[in-house]
Amino acid sequence: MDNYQIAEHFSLLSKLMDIHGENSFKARSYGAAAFNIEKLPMQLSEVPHEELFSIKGIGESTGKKIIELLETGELQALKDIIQKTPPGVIEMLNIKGLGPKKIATVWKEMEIETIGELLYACDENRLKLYKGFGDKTQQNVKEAIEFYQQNQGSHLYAQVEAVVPDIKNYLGKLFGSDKVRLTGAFRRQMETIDELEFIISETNENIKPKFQTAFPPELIEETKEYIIYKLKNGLKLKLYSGKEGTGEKLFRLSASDVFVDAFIKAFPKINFADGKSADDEYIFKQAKIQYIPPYLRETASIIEKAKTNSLPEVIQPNDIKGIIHSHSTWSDGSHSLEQMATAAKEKGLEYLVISDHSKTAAYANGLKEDRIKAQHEEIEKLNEKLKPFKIFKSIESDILNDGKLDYSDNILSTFDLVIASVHSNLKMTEEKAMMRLLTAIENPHTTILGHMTGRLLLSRKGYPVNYEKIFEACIKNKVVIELNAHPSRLDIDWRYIEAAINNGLLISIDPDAHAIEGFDDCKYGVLVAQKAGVTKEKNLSSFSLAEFEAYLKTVKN
DNA sequence: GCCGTTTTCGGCCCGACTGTTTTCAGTCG
Repeated sequence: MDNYQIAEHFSLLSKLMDIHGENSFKARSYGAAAFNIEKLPMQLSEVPHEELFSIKGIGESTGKKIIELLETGELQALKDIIQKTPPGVIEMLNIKGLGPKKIATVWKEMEIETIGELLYACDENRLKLYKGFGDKTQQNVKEAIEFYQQNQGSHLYAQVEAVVPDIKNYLGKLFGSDKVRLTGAFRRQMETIDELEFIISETNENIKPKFQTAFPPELIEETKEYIIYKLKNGLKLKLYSGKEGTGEKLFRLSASDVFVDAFIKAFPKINFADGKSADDEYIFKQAKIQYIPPYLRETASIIEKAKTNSLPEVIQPNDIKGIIHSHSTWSDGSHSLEQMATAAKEKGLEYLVISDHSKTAAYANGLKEDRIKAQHEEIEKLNEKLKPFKIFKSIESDILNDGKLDYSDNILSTFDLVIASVHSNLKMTEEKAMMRLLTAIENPHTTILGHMTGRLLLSRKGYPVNYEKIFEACIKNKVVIELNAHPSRLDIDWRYIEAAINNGLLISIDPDAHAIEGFDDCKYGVLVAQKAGVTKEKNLSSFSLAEFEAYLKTVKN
């Protein structure tokens, strides 16, 4: 069991204790333990048991519980409290704006035990009758539930990716690997996935019995064309049946509807069903156009580009030359500056932009002015040691409520570059969001605009922005827009990137790494950047060290 | 439950914001 899973156990235990009204300090220490465990630089499973107790925030009780988890994979105290709590009440923890205290009121006083009932209570205006609840809370809860329900059953690309090899192998063993084709949203590299889709060159009658005897998942839906199963983790597995020559099916399922319609219209004479090919390349050959990879099969306009042989040469994972946007133990990262830099160097990268949180982000141990100087001294020493690798002095400066950054010009000018991001007060009208963002973009110290909408895929909508105006302001002020590569963010959305780069904007695929492992998230940024047709020339983190330094000189005032 | 230039008991907490209050609890990043 890894630290993340251990932390999840303690976090849930803490929240459930709060819901049950147990001693809040006790609950808090389990919560703090979860917080600390998640940030540890080493895996608890590799720490000798007796040494667990000397870790900050881990005392006798927590230490013993960690050992219990490592040895049995379970936590009795958590199992007990879960047993005393209706599942729907636990599920309410997923609703943004509802914390343990409010959930306790919902459950104990309103006697509501499911999210469905809660939504109904909002519709009936019953929530606002209770202490601590009012009109706005009721409205917010209603919207948060609707957002949650819309995203139910949907998964992040990275979560699905983790299980794809096993499922593919398994299907290969059942049906023969040459008869199994991955398709759908996953093949298109979509950022969220509702169903994992495969085409199997078999009839339904043959698929079903094999699947059910081998591994009986829940059967959700069955038609002549496909069968949908639900896996243990909630992911839907959709198996299309097909005979020889599944190429046409593969083509249709690995593209947006808009693309397929436009394609058929553009090439009405093509014989889509050649009856032989398992791949879909022959369709492009027949059309006598460039092969369009599935990740680009989104819009009609891409077909025109393929006709003239002018598909973009999209960025690849190994085109990332440096890590831009990362955190160390100076703020809320798990690894020290030296560990982060050494790891980046060992991965063959040329530079690391260390951008710890700024002073307003107190929850993340953001850097007050005096600590900035100390950090810069450490960076200079490390740069001597790690040459020619280079650490850049940066900061992820909070965009305050009025759009200002949270340091003086004097302090801001000591950084090599500044990433400006919103971390507080995320609920905004478009007007307010635009005022804050535009003010930050116009700040002469801002180099990169970090995660520009603040969205968290499947859990939080971003604030509303006018993309065009932001692009315009960024171009005018020489500000780069981040493509935050964390699989939960992927913010800016790839759908807006093409327009941006056509106007001359640079993007930067940044992992926002809080630990060494976070560097690998760059890949997810690259996958969605490919969808937007981004070439390496349009991505700042693909610049070599020399190019990156030269770029900074051109934008520094 | 955790912790200790308040060290074995008694106090713990990061700070802003929101929405609810009419001085502050709850939530969030």
